[in-house]
Amino acid sequence: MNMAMRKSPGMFSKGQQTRAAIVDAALQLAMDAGLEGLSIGSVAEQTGMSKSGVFAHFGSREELQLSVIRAYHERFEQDVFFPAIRQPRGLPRLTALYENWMHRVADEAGAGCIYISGAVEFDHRPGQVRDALRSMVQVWLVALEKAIRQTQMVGDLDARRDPHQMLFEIHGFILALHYEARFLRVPQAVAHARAAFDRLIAKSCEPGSAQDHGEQPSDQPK
Amino acid sequence: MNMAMRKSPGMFSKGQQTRAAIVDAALQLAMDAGLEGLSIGSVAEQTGMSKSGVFAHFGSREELQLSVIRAYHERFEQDVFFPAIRQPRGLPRLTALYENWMHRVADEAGAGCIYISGAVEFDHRPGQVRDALRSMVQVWLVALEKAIRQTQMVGDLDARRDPHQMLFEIHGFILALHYEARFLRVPQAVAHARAAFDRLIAKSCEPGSAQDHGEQPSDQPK
Amino acid sequence: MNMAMRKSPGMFSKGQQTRAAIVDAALQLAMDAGLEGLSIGSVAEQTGMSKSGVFAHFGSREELQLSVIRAYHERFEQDVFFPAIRQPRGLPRLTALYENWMHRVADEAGAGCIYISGAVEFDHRPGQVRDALRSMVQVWLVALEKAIRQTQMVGDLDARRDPHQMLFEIHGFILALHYEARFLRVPQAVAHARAAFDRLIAKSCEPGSAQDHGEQPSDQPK
Amino acid sequence: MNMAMRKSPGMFSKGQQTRAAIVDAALQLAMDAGLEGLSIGSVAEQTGMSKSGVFAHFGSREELQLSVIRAYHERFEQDVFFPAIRQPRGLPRLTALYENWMHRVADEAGAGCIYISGAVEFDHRPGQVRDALRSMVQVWLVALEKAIRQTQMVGDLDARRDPHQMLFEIHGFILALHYEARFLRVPQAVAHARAAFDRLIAKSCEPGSAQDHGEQPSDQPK
DNA sequence: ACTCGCGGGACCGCCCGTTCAT
DNA sequence: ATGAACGGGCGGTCCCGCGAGT
Repeated sequence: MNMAMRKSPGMFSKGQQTRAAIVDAALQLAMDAGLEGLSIGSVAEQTGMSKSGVFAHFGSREELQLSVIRAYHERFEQDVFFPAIRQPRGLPRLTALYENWMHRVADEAGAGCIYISGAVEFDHRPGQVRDALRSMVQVWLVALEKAIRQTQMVGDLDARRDPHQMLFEIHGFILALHYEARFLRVPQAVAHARAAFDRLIAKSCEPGSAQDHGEQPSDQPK
Repeated sequence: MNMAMRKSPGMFSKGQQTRAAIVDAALQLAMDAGLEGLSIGSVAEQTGMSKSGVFAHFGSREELQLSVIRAYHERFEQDVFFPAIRQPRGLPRLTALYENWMHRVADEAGAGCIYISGAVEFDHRPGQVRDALRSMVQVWLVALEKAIRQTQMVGDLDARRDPHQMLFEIHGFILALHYEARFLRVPQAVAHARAAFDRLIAKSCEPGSAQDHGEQPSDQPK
Repeated sequence: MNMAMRKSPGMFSKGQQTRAAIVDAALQLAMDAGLEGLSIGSVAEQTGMSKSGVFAHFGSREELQLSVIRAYHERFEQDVFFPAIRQPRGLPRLTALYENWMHRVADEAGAGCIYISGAVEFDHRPGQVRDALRSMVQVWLVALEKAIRQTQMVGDLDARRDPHQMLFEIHGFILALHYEARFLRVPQAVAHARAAFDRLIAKSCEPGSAQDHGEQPSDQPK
Repeated sequence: MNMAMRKSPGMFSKGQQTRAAIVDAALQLAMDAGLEGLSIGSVAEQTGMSKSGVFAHFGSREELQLSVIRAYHERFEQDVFFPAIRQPRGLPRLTALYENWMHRVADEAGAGCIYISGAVEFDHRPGQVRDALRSMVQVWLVALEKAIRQTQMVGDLDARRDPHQMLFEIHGFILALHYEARFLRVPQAVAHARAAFDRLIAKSCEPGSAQDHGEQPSDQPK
């Protein structure tokens, strides 16, 4: 019987279930204490398991961290990427991506963004964790860049602007949001981030494009 | 401190010398392992002292961390702020501040900016360390904002733009630089950061297209 | 504890065995160095275990101390109380209690009574240890007082005397015995203690002079 | 000049003064934390000196403890012995000695008797401290025994009773008082101790001597 | 002669990640 | 999946000495 169900699609063995529960708990902990703040003992306590029970599923702390990163990646896709991808290409989608990312970074009470905290924690520490983190961040950034290019192709954005450069700046705004919201506790952080994004998009003074900050577009022929 | 030098002015007692050496070593360690990665044992090893010898100078790990933060603050002033302040007010000074900050963040091998790493490490950890870090960062950001206002007053920058907002964006560029240079190891990170700054400064879409570097056209009375 | 024995009833798991061994060793140490002299390192050394191995069984030094106190309580019951309780009520039982207590306090080489040493060490130190010590001492003193009352009821002792007061004095004799035997090394300490007890029991100045050991004269109806 | 005053009687050098101050502070600390609870650091803090400054006066912690013991001895003489010695020989003097000792042991808020706590702390620890403590206790006990003999000679006490034995019991009462008052916090501890003493003295059923506990002396010819 | 600044070395309680047998 | 144990490291405290200052 157990042989029958073992590989049947859609079913998960008990081991996989508990493993998922562990990763879930670990993800919660990592999101507000950082990947470095993750200890096997704390995860065990959180899940009500023994330390060695937790440990057995991963074989090392590093592997647990890797699993957390992968889990975070999926959750990030789920919460930030997929909802936005349902928007039509171009500015709507790009804006949605940005908005979702903003919420991820600034909204949740004690929950931080592992892509940001992890970068700081591991930039000097070679190893699998850093590599995994890096590659997942890059996947996400590439996706974002793709959305920028699409926005250009659709005509919502000046095609002459450098997508890399725009990606850099957008990333910077998110990072500043994270910094101001979580560390400095500046209340207007989200407003700043939104304004920055708007200005970045609008900057491309094309006819028919929105102009920020009270310039009167009529007298400015392109 | 007032009675510190007994015999000849300008001399530092041995205790102060070793203390300075300790803080120096600790600063190095903190800059590439983070403030949390700072352990009394590691500092002792680095300086060739005993743990208790190190400990006696501070009384607690937290005080050591605070001392490191203060030392970093001074160093930051020395390397970033003071050289720039010698530039004339306006765009030259603002640009110098930005450039120096960029070098601080991106150049030194293995050495991170504890204003950035510390923000991530301590945003969820209340205490004196976070408070000190926060206040010093704010001192610096306020100074930067002041430079922005001066740039506006001098006429190098459109006076209608919101300095807070500009500060936010500048900060974001530095953070993105830090992220790309130190974590992602993107070679063009500095170029991106410079371009972003230039674009920010450039008065958007004014007649004659973008004009960079603070030449103010004659038809714009101050 | 309920599920402690898995395979065969009456067996103790290995953990319980080692734990018992640890407590045993700790009790030895505490009996000649005091509860305060108990360090996890010393217990580890004594048992041939690692410090963390010892520590894991208790979670804190305080819990180790508490375990030692409980163990001492059991041993005290075993050696002092139970053997005496088999004696018939009245003077025989009371005398047995006193004699056993005397041996406990004065005989064993190098082994002190932690009910006495603990009182001195913890009278100024609030906490669970003091509370536990106090309550166990009180259990014992109450038992002793009960034996005094029974001795009165049986008629071996003048019923008009205050049991509390007698308890106080008996306790004092034991303490003086402890002091003289263990600290001053007075050889006659036990003799003193025995004589003091006899004098206390002896009905003071009744007709026929002192009569010891519970023969009640016919003219004294119960 | 300083040579003149150096040996002149009644004058104390500065070193002696501060040494006395140190011993004083140390005595206070030892009286409520025990001789073992005495640390050079705490004494330094109490006196406002540096640790090494304190240390230099004694050369070792043990010597400091010895000095504290000597100081306690003097204080004990001053407070317990000398005031009592002014009473006329016999029962008044003996009673005064006992009363003074009681107050010393039970009254002062956080101040314990080093002769009692020290006995427990050092009974298993050979060394100068134990020896000094022992000899000073013996001096005191011998003085007390002498007072007992005098009480017999004066006729206040049955001459046939063993002074050693009485000393033992008196000592026990004081120890029980210490135990009940300081550790168990029994409110009636002092009353118990006084009653015990009275009964001990009265026990010597001599004609004209007081009889305790409601015996009617008239019908009991000796 | 006295006091201090400075440093070392041992040890403390505690916690971590990890292994092994069950 | 657990319970037991380990080795190593953590921050912190202690007693103690050296060298120098007044």
